[in-house]
Amino acid sequence: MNTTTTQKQFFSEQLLAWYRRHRRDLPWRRSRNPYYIWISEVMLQQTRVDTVIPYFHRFIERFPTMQSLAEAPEEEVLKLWEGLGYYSRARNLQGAVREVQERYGGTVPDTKEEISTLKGVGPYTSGAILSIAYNKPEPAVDGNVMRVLSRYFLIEEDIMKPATRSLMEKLAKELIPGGAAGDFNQGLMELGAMVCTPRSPHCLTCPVMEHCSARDARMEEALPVKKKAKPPRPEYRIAAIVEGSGVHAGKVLIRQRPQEGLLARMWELPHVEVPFAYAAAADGKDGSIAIPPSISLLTDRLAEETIGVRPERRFMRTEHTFSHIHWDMEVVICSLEPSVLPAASGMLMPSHYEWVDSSVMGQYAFPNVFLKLLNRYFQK
DNA sequence: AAGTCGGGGGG
DNA sequence: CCCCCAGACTT
Repeated sequence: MNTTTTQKQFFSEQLLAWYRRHRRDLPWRRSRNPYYIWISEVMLQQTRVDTVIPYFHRFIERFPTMQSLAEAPEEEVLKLWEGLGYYSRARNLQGAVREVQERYGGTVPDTKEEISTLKGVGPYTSGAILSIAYNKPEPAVDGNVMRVLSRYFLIEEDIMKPATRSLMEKLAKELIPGGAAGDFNQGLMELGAMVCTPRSPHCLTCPVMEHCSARDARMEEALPVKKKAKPPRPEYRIAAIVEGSGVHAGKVLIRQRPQEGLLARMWELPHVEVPFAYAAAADGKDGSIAIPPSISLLTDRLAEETIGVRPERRFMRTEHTFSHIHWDMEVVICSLEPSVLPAASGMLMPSHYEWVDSSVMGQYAFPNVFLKLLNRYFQK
């Protein structure tokens, strides 16, 4: 990288001017309320603009102030986050807002040191809030910014390495024009989203093509350099749709996940992981799960929780990919088997189980994989 | 430095 | 089908 002063100045000036002409009208750009900027930046972590927009509207309608969010029950926050993924973002946001209420008198801190102590506010988000809400000259380096900078300045370091990120932050900070940190940082991201796209960048409409080093070197498609992620590990699971009877007729059994870990505190269909050996025992050529004997793993587990069930028929097979795990899940419809219940009348289910139908599902937050299954079952 | 933590859209 | 996305946190 051999960077000249004119190349940097050109970039800063042209990008800022371009952004002010071409900025999209996004909901969180209609205010400089630090709380709204904060919500948007957290929602936008690893998530597309188009996905976030409806969530952002619902969230600020229900929680218009930090006080309203601080006082809300966590389940309600989680429910508004339902389907967005990375649910710790929602819990961290509420916890951090409570922290701002208590420690900072309800004002979002305006220094890097203070704001960075808040849960879920890392290097990117702190810079984004400080620059966009307070116009402080702090860099906000996300995937878009690293792509733009790696191309314009022909940086061939692996952008997954922390050292490369530090380099990018240093460079991005130097580029901020005086008094225009918010617009410049947003312009950098806007360019990455709209023009300097991951594949087939639209160089002919780019405001800084003239001095783009990657363009000169015909390297724009090859940058940024990024080591490939490991493929998700496969997991095989078998789930039950337990149909209620009597007072629970028309309802199915759901349960809440543990406090920590994957999909923490979300609701789900009862299910168990099936050892690979069981899954591989399937006769099918596609590696499908052998329902017997896998089903007994499920019924045994439920019996341990005082819930006796009897498998009735196969519902469907579904696959779902998380960042690091791939679920291949067989879903079986079961009926209640009162004879297996220790005291069918009196014995209470564990408190993390509930009966639901489609009318009360709205009170529970489900990850998409189970939301889709339940909606299909209830034919929504 | 590597693993954990969701979900969807686009080529 | 693969890649990527307005990342942060833990180990």
